[in-house]
Amino acid sequence: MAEAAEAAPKIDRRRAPDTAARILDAAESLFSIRGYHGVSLRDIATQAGVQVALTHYHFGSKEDLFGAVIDRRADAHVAGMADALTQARQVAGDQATRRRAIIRAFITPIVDRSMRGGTGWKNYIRLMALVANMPQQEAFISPFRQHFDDVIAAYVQALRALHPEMDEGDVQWGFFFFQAMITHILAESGMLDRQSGGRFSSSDLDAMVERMVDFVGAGFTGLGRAA
Amino acid sequence: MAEAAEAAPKIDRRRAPDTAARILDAAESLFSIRGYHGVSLRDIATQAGVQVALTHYHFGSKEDLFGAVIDRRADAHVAGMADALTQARQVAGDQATRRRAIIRAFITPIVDRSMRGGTGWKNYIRLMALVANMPQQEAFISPFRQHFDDVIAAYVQALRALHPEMDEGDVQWGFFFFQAMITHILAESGMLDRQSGGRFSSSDLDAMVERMVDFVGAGFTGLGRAA
DNA sequence: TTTTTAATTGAACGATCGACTAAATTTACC
DNA sequence: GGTAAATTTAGTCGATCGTTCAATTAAAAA
Repeated sequence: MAEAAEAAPKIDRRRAPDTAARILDAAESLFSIRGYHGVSLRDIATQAGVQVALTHYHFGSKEDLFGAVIDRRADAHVAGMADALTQARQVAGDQATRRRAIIRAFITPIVDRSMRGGTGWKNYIRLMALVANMPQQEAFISPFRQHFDDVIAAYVQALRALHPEMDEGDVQWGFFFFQAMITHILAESGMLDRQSGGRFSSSDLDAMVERMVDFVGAGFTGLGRAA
Repeated sequence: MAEAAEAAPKIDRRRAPDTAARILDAAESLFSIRGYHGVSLRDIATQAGVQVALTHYHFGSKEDLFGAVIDRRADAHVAGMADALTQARQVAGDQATRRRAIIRAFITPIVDRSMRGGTGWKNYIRLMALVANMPQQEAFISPFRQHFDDVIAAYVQALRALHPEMDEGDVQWGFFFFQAMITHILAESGMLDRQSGGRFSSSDLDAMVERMVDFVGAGFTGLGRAA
């Protein structure tokens, strides 16, 4: 170790204070709507206002760029979910109240980011849902799992600890149903309005959260009766 | 009208008794896994064992072929769902029993076709779920809506008639949650096994149906309490 | 059999794809 | 101010895309 070990990594940002971010923003937006194969690097470069070669310079191949989009906000999102779970665990009350707290703690960070985190977060959440809906394509869903599997397992564990009387499989099924609801609902925007004849706004997710907490909370009570 | 008006359309099948069907089968299989943009006409032709030009000869453009895949089984599937709903409407019993009958009547035709309808139906159901998960792309989801919106509305109407005490919006939300669960679960295969550590088989959908009926049936009872 | 016509083949077309390179430009550091 | 590294530009590469067309094959119609 002859060199100074304290040498800060101090990256040298000559130009491009936000070029890389603009490319990620454009990719995030386009991927979340049309999917990986439905978007070309030229589409992304055009929307970002840069040359196509810049995408390769900053992020390498198209697959690498896709991975960079997923990675950018993953840690922050996982941390937010973990915080929400920690708070939910401290909620006192009867079983139903504590169950609702955990359920709410899972959906709230996601909806909050989608609604109040800005355009980038809204696109990111939609991209997460899109990825979660293509489980056949291991290359795309693998990095997603790598980031979120642990924190999701923590939610399941919290519900299992809350329901020692329930079969472990029932709890897992119930949470999986919950997750499936969220995944599909976040992937869409517009279906709600059409199906209900315009009474609901799909962007008004706050009202949906409360109903979903009601629905899922009650749904858990229906599991494991036949067993 | 000089010609004989009774002239049967009697199409002339020289060769190709099943070539068109083989193309549809290949397209159905590939689209349902990799999505529209992830599949090339050459992929489809290769899997069907024909030349690329045949896809254009039989079905026109790539979009037309995609539409033909959706159209092929749509009527049969809609009819099966309508039949199941008719039977469910005749179930007697208390409110919870009749509600469970309607819920079961919605998921059963889908799962039955996926599990016991053969490979083609399994792929078709997965393709339906894939399409339902890209609501942003109007061109793809539009034909899907055209086929299924009416019968889906009939299920919602049946639940509303069963629950006159519930707010109309609550019933719609509840059914939408139910639909979201199904859509996501059908799109995937493999996630279940991983998440539960191998205890469940995602192909064992029969057990899932019972738990889903329990979950959704109980979930409806949780809606509309705060109102 | 001869004629007719649908079905199929093989081979292209222009366009666009992801990836890459070399040169030009800009910035940070001495 | 000079220098080197980082960034951006312009352009090209082979491959593959959806689509089309002329020629060929095979079955039905006459």
